[in-house]
Amino acid sequence: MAGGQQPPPQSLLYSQPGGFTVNGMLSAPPGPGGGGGAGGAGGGGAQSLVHPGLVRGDTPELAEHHHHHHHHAHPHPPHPHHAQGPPHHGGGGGAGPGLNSHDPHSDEDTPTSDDLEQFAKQFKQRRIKLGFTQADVGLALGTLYGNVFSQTTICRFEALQLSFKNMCKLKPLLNKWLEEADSSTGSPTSIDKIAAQGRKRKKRTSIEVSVKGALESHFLKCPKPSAQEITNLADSLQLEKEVVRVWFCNRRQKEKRMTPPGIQQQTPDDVYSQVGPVSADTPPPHHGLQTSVQ
DNA sequence: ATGCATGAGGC
DNA sequence: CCTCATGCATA
Repeated sequence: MAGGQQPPPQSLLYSQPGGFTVNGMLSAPPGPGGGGGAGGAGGGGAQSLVHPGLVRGDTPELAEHHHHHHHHAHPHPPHPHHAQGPPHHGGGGGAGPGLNSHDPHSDEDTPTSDDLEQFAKQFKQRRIKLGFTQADVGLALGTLYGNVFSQTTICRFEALQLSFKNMCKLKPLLNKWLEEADSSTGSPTSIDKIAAQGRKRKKRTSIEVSVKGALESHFLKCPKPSAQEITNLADSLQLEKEVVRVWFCNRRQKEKRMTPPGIQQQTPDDVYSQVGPVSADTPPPHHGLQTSVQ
């Protein structure tokens, strides 16, 4: 049930690869009373989120994040700051698109992290209820507005695994799809396919766990190694330099997500399971986001 | 759901 | 070479 689809080993009905698939579910969204419904979509495989050997202990430029859980109607949440680089509007220049009339429901200006979290949650819920897969949504966005997105992106959006800015960019699009989706009951979504780009992609090199651990260690020590260091490291790890370089790039990006790696959910009875002596220099990067691991 | 990869845009 | 948005391929 997680993302909505976990391709069973056998029936690759909705294949993500280039080929586009005709969704049969398009015309027949499972009714609320129906037995099939969301149940059919999900494999139900919840998975643990703990990355092996992931010991985060560094806080980047991320400023303070106060977060609460679901707070209700606030008269005003004027705190559009987030390290990610949200467009600081109202800079005094007067170029601002207008004053903020904050409304948790309508969104024109920069949403807050909480807004995004709530929207994502809601979006996913509706999506599943309507019987669409993440891939379907991605495609629909393309046929509807010209911007096609992959299952990956939709998934990452729902899981808040994108940068703040990226989330803000996608929100309006997905929001629009939502409106379209539930209003158009039975209207056939035209299906189109974008030109496939024939490009040979490098085979994904899988890095061994032990090697990953080594990389992780180096990352903690130095997140941005010089070209020389990368070469050096690649040599000692017996990897291509390029692979190592990319690994660091990707690792850095992870740090910048809204839900950075290393977040551990503490259940009330799990509070005592702290590993080793926690020092003051390893403050829990409480983002407060990420409610539950689907 | 996520790991490694591509590519555009910047310095 | 980096960051950033994005996705194929895979676990």
